Amino acid sequence: MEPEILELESFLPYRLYRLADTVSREFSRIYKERHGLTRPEWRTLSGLGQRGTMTATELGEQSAMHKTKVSRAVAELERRRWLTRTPDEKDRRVEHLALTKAGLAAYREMVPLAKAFERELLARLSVEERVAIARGVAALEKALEEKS
Amino acid sequence: MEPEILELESFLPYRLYRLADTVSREFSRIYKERHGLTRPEWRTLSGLGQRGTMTATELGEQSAMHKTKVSRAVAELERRRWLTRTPDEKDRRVEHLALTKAGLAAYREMVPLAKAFERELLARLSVEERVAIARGVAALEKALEEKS
DNA sequence: TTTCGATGGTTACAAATGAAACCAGTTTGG
DNA sequence: CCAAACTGGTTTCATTTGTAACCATCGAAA
Repeated sequence: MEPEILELESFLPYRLYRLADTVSREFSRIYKERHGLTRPEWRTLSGLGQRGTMTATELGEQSAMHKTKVSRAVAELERRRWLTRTPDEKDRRVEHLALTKAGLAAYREMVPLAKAFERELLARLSVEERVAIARGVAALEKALEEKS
Repeated sequence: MEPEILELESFLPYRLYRLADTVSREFSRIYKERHGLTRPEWRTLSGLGQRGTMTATELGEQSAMHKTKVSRAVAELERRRWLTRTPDEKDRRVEHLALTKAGLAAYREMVPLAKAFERELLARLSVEERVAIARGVAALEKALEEKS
């Protein structure tokens, strides 16, 4: 029996990672060049822009970030005066985060760029391919949620 | 006209990244727990196991790693005596890398685990979903190759 | 030849990350 | 009421990463 070989180029975890890495790296140029944001900072901005107000914990859940990443991103955005913290009345450990005018302005500027990026990426696929990626990604997401 | 909002949860770059991150993190437990390997080290092992002999540059291309990552991973595997370097006859800048017996043994041990991981992940999807993810990922890979 | 730009690979340094310890403050159970 | 367990969030420390500078060698052109 001959030794088994793994073909890295067709190994799903590798392919997914490389794909995500490439896409993410390319997209990051947008917020990096424009505002010098890191990915956690971008996600924080985006999360708060979308939902209006969240606590750090909620932010972490929504954008799949470890709490230390959230903590640092929030600190940096606060330093820029892009967000403010409001202590919770009932539970003094909790702070409610919200974007300031400046933060909201940055968010509003980024949204169309983000959408355009996604649109242009998907435009290179056929309709069936777009359906396939949407379906496949959704299926994997669901599978991972359930099992773990 | 109301302000545009970006829904992070449906934004493809974010979804891809989170997916890859989850899968990769879960898979990494296998080589991390078993041998204390980092991802670049695992990819190096895997690349050499698959191809037999490669230069550092080739390794970087095959496994999508920056050359510093390759350099460090190779150094570590060499330290473990899992690989050896053979200077190229014609070009003295180049070294040909190959796994030792020990390295090959580790590789052979890892391959079935990697395959099982992938199989179990895909087993949670329906046939159509498996087709969809394969097709979608391939399409995106192709789109990214061409454009950039 | 000699020089100069490219290439294979390593190293130094700064920034980003993760794990674990930590500090409040809160809840639970005795 | 009080101690113990828990939770929201921050900080510390070690590791990983990326960028850029670097060293050696090579190839092409003058």
